[in-house]
Amino acid sequence: MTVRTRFAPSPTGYLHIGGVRTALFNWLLARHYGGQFVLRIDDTDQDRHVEAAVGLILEGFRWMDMGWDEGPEVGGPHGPYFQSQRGEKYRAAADRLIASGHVYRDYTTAEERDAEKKAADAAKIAYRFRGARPTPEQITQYDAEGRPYALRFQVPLGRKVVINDAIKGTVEQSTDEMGDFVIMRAGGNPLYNFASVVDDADMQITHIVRAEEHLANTFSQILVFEALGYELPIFAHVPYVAAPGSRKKLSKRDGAVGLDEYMNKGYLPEAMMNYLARLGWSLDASQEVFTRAELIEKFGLDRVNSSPASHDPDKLFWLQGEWMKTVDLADKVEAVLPWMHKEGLIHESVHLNEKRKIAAVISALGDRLKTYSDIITLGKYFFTDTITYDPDAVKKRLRKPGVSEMLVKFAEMLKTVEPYEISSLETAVHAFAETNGIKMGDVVNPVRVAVTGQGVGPGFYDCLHILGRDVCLKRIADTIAMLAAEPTS
RNA sequence: GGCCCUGUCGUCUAGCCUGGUCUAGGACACAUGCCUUUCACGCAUGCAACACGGGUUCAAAUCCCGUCAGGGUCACCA
Repeated sequence: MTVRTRFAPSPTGYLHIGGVRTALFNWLLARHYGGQFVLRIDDTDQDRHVEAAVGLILEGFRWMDMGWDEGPEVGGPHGPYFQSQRGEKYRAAADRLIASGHVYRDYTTAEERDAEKKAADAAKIAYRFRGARPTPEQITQYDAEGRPYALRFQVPLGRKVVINDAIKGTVEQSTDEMGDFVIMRAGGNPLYNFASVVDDADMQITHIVRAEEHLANTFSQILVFEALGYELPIFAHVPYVAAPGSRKKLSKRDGAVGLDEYMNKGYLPEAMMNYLARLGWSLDASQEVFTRAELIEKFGLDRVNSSPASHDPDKLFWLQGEWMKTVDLADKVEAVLPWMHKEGLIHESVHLNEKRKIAAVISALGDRLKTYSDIITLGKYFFTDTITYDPDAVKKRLRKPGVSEMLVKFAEMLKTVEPYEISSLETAVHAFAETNGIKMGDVVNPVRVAVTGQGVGPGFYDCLHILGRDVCLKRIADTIAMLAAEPTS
């Protein structure tokens, strides 16, 4: 038997990282066993703007490099892969359930049910719908009146439904705790608990790995599986993802929860995959960094935690740094281009000389470049005509007696450095400090702020070198002018 | 409210099934020191947890019961 898993998002507009983790577990499981991973769009209740939302989902999957074997765009033998297009399958299954007597017509109105729900609520008891089957006479009469009806599954009383969950273990519930649930709305649309079973069976899904909020639904679904005569798949309910530092479910209020936000910041998909895999899953007591291949090889449901994990942006960031260290310079240069272009730092087509400069900057930045968008926050001043001064750095490094004088002398010295290269710059600056009796820190720090505007950054000589003599001289002169305009108090 | 799930450092987790090797291990974060012209990297050190209460046992993070806390579900949502 080949393992088949699926991820079935409803197109709501964005990809929650908790959802991505669930998808990842499914994908990993399928790849681990050499099976198939199916992407299905659960849009039974959606009608508008689905297209754009689906596009967003697919984009996220492509970015993560989680390919789907069947689903939107690629099709497959069990299509269509949009629930909104599978109406016939649901109708056929419902007809079978009507024929076998598992299902009955419910002619009640929303008002009637609301009243019962309110009453149950007031009495603080669980609301359970248990309707009586309409008699053939009633059916004839109601149909003549044109009354709409929903289809309800009649839950057999007095038995236990058992879930052998791969993550939660054995979970059981008495059918006495369950009400008769609707499988088809009055309009003829299937409900999740029904559509999902029909699809999972039809698509021959062997492992249903999904969020734990569906655990309670599973009892109903098992009843449907049985009534339809299908073999039960293996269920695995993964705990929810909590907000940073809490046990509350992660929601949009908790900051960056959409995959797109990390994509836009320039995170690496390898880091995201590594992070998400470790969120709720571990191999042993020590391994933190996993390659994609290792994940596929080592992943299993047996080591998925049954308790919730909270999203830890710090850990993601650390992993990102670890993965960034593995990227080649040339790849970083290419990867950084879109961000630079968006910021207006470069044009659409980039000249070779420009690329050389970008490579020099990235190389000088070294491990400081944690995400690709850092090229803007950390290296912008290498590519602009004017710089913005960081007020704190100005105050700390420039607003001191003697700085202007030092800057004047430094500029004079800089003019004479030959060749204008890192090693000669280094010797020259050391000599400058020595002959003037100034500590290196009192030379390097103010000059850094003068030429970059920032108090922190790449190596000092890298900065001087990449910027070039003319730019450095100009920026030092500008800084001296600025200091003169607003003298140190 | 009924039913169901969950509870180890701030966080991710190892250990729990098969009690003793756990004075509870690793990682992130944090703090300090080293390196250093800044920051980052790297290295070293430190801080820090078995939710609570009973019980079983020579022995409990591990087994049992209860309490508390968090989450889910009880829709003609998914």
